[in-house]
Amino acid sequence: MFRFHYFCRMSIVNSLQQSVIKSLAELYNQPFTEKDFQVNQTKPEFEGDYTIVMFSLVKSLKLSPDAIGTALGNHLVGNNPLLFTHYNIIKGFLNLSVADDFWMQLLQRNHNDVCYGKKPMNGKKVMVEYASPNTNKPLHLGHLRNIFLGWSTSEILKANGYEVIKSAIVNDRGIHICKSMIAWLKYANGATPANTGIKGDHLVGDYYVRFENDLKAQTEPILEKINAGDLSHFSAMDADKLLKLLQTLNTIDKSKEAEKTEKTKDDIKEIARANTPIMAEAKQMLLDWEEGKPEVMDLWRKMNGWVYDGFEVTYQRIGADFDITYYESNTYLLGKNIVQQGLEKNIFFKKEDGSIWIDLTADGLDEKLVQRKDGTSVYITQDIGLALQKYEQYKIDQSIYVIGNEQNYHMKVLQLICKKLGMPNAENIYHLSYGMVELTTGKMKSREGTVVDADDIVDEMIATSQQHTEELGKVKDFTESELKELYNTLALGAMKFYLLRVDPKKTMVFNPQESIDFHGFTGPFVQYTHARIKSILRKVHNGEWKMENGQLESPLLTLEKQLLVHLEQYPAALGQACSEHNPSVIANYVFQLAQTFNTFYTEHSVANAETPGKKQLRVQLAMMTSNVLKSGMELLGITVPERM
RNA sequence: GGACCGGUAGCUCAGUUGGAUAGAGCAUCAGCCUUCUAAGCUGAGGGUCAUUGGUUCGAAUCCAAUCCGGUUCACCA
Repeated sequence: MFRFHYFCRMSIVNSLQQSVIKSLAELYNQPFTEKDFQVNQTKPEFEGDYTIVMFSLVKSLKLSPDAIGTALGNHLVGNNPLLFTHYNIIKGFLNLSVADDFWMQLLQRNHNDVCYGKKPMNGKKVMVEYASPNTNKPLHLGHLRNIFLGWSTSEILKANGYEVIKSAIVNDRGIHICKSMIAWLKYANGATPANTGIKGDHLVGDYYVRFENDLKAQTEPILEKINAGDLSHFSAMDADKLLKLLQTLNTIDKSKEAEKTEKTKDDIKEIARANTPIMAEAKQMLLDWEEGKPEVMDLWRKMNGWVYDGFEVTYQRIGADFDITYYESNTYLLGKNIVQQGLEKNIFFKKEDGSIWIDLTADGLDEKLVQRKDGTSVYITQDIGLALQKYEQYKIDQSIYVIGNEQNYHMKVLQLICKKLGMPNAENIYHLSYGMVELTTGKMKSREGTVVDADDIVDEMIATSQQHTEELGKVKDFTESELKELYNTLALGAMKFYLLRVDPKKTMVFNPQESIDFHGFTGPFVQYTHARIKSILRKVHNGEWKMENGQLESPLLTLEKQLLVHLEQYPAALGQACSEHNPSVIANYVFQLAQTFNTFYTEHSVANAETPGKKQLRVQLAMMTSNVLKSGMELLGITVPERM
């Protein structure tokens, strides 16, 4: 009996592996490890629960698959009568049937454990940095994927025993902020969130767009001049660059090298944009900011304040939270000392013009600038500084960065530089890289106005939830505030699930029609399943029936066992999601579990089960399933309603 | 051009430490509400797993080449 309990604490797959290793050792006097054979779930068309594949053992044992299977099957069943009941062998696959007692013990022990599958604290500390917004415009769909991913990954780490510090780095300085500020000064007439009723981040974003429009208008005539060959208004350096670009444009075969043509034109356009009066204003403002000119600082603080208030509202709505927020205006000077030290250690080198670089060509990368010739730091410089600060501040064992895959190269460089500098935490930097969110019509482009705004999409989802709920008319007795909460729960459930169900590293397509569909592989489907189960449990517990300590009745029916097999895999799913930093593992798991329950639900009655023993069993099954659904969805940041 | 990532059903995606006849959801078609919530369930059709070659008992999965798509290689952030 001791041995049986021992098995209960590890997954069935692990138990199986250990049993097989032991049996093989006793049968053939040879040592094997888990890697020498494969354990799979048995395909539904065969009898059994788990399957051991014989082929990989054939070579070292010099026996036929069937011979090994028979010997192993007999030995396993003979020596673990509490775990295995019987076996069959088909074409080299040993299918083992796991005893009903194993499944029922699992249920008995865990059906009421809301922490089932979670691991105790392991003493390791992890920082997860996510949601790094700029303060010049509101959050969009891409940010949502980032935020949901970062938040969920943090929760998954916690469930696996890590202490997690959620952090954000706010990009609150730089030319883009100045753009919004310039336009606001020109056009706003003192408009504020308070006197316009516009959410702060949107208000600032509106002026950013305003700036870009002006910039575009001012760029046109300059482009015309360039195309006419008039370069008299440019600095010697720009004129020189333009000359070369124009030459390139004339020499390349436009029909064959469309891409290169496009790029050359973009380069020309970029120079034209940089030479507009309005751009000069923005640059001047950036200089003034760096000098700390009071009126610029005041405006900057004021407008950033509006943006933070706006972000806060959005974070509250979508349930994002942070333990610490870093601001670039505080961190952008951080890496400077490190650059000096690196220079002294000859890890960096200085070019003639005074700029400082690192040579990464030996590692298959390029030379990378770490400090400009004017002594100011670049993006990567402050990243190095912040990486060190995070470590010194919290002594973290791992530092996770949730950043889009367009920065794969940047993050690779960052980690490499940290390693070369001998920073203690360099090895523990992990870039959780995720793919872009595209629309069915292609990429989101702010210049073309195709960006899906985060607040808008939340509003739309809430409206959709309301519409569906009203059509179905199942919660007519809800109060106004209960309804509001339900719409929120469903809207966010749909959205989070939609964005988290896909493997993070893959580019994903956001289809508006699909995203508001509440059927099939969606959050509301899982939420609905939970509500259904709760409805059963309410009925059962409100009746005269009470939980007894009576025996669960076996044998298990196919669907009962299927559910238990699924439930048994929850801890493994949590572990996989954690080691892969991949919430989609949980989304897929939870969906399959819900699906299995729904099949079970239509086939068998819980409240009106055939016998008291069956009722006992099924009530526990329902409880455990609802607990796991709730627990899994929580890790995705999704709450499950009691009724819907 | 170099580096990295991807290509699985009409669409969106699972499945890759190599395992049995490649799976879901949506969409299409056909059924199921007198029984615990039909936001559900059952069934049908739908595939050259980009292509070609290799590795072996066995390849969507590993290797090589090719084709297609994306990202990146800034004194931008």
